Amino acid sequence: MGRQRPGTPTLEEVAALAGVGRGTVSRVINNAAGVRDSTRRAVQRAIAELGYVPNLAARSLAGHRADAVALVMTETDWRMFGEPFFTEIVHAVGDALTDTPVQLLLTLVRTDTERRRFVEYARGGRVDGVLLMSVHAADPLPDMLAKAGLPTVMLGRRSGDESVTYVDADNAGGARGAVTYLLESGRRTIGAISGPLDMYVAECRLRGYREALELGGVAADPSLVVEGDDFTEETGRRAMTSLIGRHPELDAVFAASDTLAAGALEALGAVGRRVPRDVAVIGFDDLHPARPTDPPLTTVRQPLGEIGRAMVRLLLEEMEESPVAWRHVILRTELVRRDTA
Amino acid sequence: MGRQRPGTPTLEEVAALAGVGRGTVSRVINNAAGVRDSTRRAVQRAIAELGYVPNLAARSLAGHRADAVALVMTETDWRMFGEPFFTEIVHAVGDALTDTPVQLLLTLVRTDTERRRFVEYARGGRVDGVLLMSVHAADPLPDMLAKAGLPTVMLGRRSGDESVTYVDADNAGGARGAVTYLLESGRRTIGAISGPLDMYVAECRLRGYREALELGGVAADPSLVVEGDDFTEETGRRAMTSLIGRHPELDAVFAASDTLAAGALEALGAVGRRVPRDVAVIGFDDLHPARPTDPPLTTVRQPLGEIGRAMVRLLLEEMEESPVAWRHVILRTELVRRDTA
DNA sequence: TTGAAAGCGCTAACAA
DNA sequence: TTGTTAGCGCTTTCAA
Repeated sequence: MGRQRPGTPTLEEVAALAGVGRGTVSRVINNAAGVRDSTRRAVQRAIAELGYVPNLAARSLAGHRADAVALVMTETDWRMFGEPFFTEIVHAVGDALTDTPVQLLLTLVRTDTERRRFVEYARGGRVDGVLLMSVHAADPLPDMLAKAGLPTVMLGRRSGDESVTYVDADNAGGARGAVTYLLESGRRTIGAISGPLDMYVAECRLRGYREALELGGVAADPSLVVEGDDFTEETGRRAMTSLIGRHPELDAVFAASDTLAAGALEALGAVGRRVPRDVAVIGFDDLHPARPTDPPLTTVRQPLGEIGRAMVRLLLEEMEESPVAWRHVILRTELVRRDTA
Repeated sequence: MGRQRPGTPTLEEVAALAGVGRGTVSRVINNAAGVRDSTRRAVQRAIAELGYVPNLAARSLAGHRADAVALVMTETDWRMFGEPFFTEIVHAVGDALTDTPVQLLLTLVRTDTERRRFVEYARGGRVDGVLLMSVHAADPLPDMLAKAGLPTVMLGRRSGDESVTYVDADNAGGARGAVTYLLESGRRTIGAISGPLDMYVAECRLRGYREALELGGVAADPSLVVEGDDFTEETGRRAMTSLIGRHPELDAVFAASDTLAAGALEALGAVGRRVPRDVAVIGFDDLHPARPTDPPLTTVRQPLGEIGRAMVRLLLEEMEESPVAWRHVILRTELVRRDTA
């Protein structure tokens, strides 16, 4: 039972002190036009004198909006806390909201209880829209929110025909470009460390790898592909170890994420191989490897800042307009040799 | 203009469908006692049929509570995202709220704009209480919230006589114990890598170091102490380098955080010294060093789970009771030789 | 340009 | 055990 302490001045008291009607005070605090300057100042003086702060529950109830959006993080996202991928997105989202009156709320959804509570929170009107960080094909949250008519924007998609608004990077294209680059530098035996294939993002990146090989006229060898259970470094390490065991002649690897790539590099170091003199590794994303790599690891950079901004733009649009089905935005990626961090 | 779509059923419609009064429906959705079982079921059926979801703004307005608390992260905290210190606290806080109807909201306060917006949000009654992660002596936020009468609990304190409720670890005691341990193992020339001394936590840990030396009858040598500008690994690296330069005979170091300690270890490795055969390093906190250390680094463990739980407990108490000045909780620390990660 | 008044959908006190 | 009613503090017509 916290909340605005009893005794908090109300708009009505401000109106009384300023000698105006409630409507006028409302116009002033909402910066609405049509208030004489002298009146506005008088009201502002009264507000300052009383230390008035608008009651947001009342405003929501009357105004039918919360002036807040939620960015939901699932357990999986949570592991990415601290990684540039995550922090850059959140920072970009925060920046994009800076000039609006919209408060950004990060929420953690780890369990069914938390999911239920959040859905009640959101459907209850405490937020005007929801940003979803992750894309677990099995996650019921996107559909729950969409069904409830809540403006929702996802980062990434769950499948090829996603029916919720999303922003995604050109994963297949990025992967294709990366592997093409390896082929052009003369590599022929190129392994792939894939992410879990029940995630669409992993599927796309692996597809890009295959397309590049085909384009380059190199036969695909299934034993050159290892599917990881997740995107972690540990998985990358194990995948690389098994890859080298099977294919000592390996001269390049495409990893579906930077953490996988970092693990792969480490495994290479452990068996005494050098990068890229003996083996080249190409990652994805824009994560920095846990440890500096020298020579640098080449990666496919996602425009994280743009992704965050685009998510906010789409969300605000959905919040203003009436629900017009959904929209998708795919952003281009870029191949970079990253500086040793 | 998102929010609960127009056409959302209201409590009144549920009451009508169930053939009962509004009060009864309210009692059912709030799990209040004093409703006949058959009535309750009838209401629940109506709720399900209509897909009713309570309007939280209306509930807040009438009920004078938000059923939400905010955990505020400042820019500095944000850098700790992903580190066990941070994630453990957040998880503990989330767990502690699991059996309550309270939604946890993480908010990012990086700029004055964001601070102002958040204060309006909080003072506007959208949260019932606030948890503060960090303790920057100069941060005006704690006092702003306290002055507004909002239940507030800080992790750590800004000075020796903190007037806002907080939970802290026994930093001086932990440091004292750590350095005593070094002395007892025969070390005599013990350096200290301190955090920025405008943070109370750093001051306490340095004080503990000095107290231990005094207790052990070892004269304090100011040139054995390096004050870092922050708690980062890089700072630890530089501090250790300068320490070794000045005192090649150094046989132990107390670092004010695990990141500092990790940096120190790295610097030791770079100059070809071993740990702990030549030099022992003791850190603080419960962070895992970025890289495994072998032999293990001894550290002072803070009970992070307990800290998070204690924060929630205090906050809920402050939310229920009338403001009774403030309360402080100091938790014991524990010296551990950590397993190689 | 301003004031008055009608809700927004709920909780809680009071009656019945 | 249940229905009725009076607000909670704001936004937003509609008049003036």
